[in-house]
Amino acid sequence: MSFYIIVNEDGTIETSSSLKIKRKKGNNLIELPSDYTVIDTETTGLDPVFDEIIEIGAIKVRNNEIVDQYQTLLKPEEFVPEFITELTGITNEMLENAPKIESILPGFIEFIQDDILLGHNIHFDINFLYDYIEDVLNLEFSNDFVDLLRLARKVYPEFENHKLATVGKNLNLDISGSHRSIKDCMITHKSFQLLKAKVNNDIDTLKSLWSSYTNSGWTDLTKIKADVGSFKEDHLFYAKNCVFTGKLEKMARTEAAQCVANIGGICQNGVTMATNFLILGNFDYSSNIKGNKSSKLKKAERYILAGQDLQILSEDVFYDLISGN
DNA sequence: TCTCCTCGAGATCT
DNA sequence: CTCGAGGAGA
Repeated sequence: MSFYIIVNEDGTIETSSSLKIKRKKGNNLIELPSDYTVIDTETTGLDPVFDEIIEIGAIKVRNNEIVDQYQTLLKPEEFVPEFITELTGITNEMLENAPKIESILPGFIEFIQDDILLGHNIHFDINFLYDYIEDVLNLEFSNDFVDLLRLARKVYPEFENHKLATVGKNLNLDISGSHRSIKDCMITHKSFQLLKAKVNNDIDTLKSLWSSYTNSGWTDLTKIKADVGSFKEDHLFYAKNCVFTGKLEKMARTEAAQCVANIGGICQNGVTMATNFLILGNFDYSSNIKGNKSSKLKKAERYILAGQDLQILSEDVFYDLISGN
């Protein structure tokens, strides 16, 4: 494979392993197809730039049934490392008379056609194949694909991990002989069929696993109730409206809000004409805001100019106020 | 509420 | 890579 070294303007050196290679891959689908081709490759290592494919396996599925299969060992340019032989059982002797990948690629492409591809962590296999197919055939390997790993993590969150063998084991499949391409294709195919059944073959059921708001952890600060018996009625925050902006260094925002509630203060989510205190966190990390003022801060400053009883407090002053009672 | 953003943590493939 | 956390802003 090609090997790149790039010397940056600042003198630092990047090799191909640290280089982001742009591949125009197909779409990563969240679908439950009944027609697809499972693929799996064995390689001499994890890096598509330095390592080589030594075995390709594929299983063609139509209407959920296996209709054809493809399997070949491949002779690499370099020798197979010891640990790969231990992992896969593939020895240099076995590859002695195997074809080189260049000669079998056209046949492989013909086998998979424009099928949706299924694989476990299929990015790995596609990245390897993509580079060969581009180099040898000058073709873009852009089949859409379904990643069993991605689906299994959602559908079976209770599994101790989501390695292919673990998924297969938990689904009571025969996982002996894994780490050979055809066998792994088989485990992948059967796991996928069981996964489809688990979600009742219903794509909406599957997709609903992703639909929960990524923002579900958002807390409405006005709903935070004091969890202590009595308020500190002489405290600066007592019965006053408090708002936070920016990220607090020493505590989570909800913790800070809880402190305010326990004093008898009232937390708001945003600055209003009733706000009395705006507590300022930091914005360094937020590239949205960068050195600028947050919208809450700008709004507070306008209200202060208009004569509102509103004070802006630094994070440190806030800690002093809540701890030093 | 909802959408968009970034950051950091944690897996998986051989 | 993928995801969740936790922000902003509308």
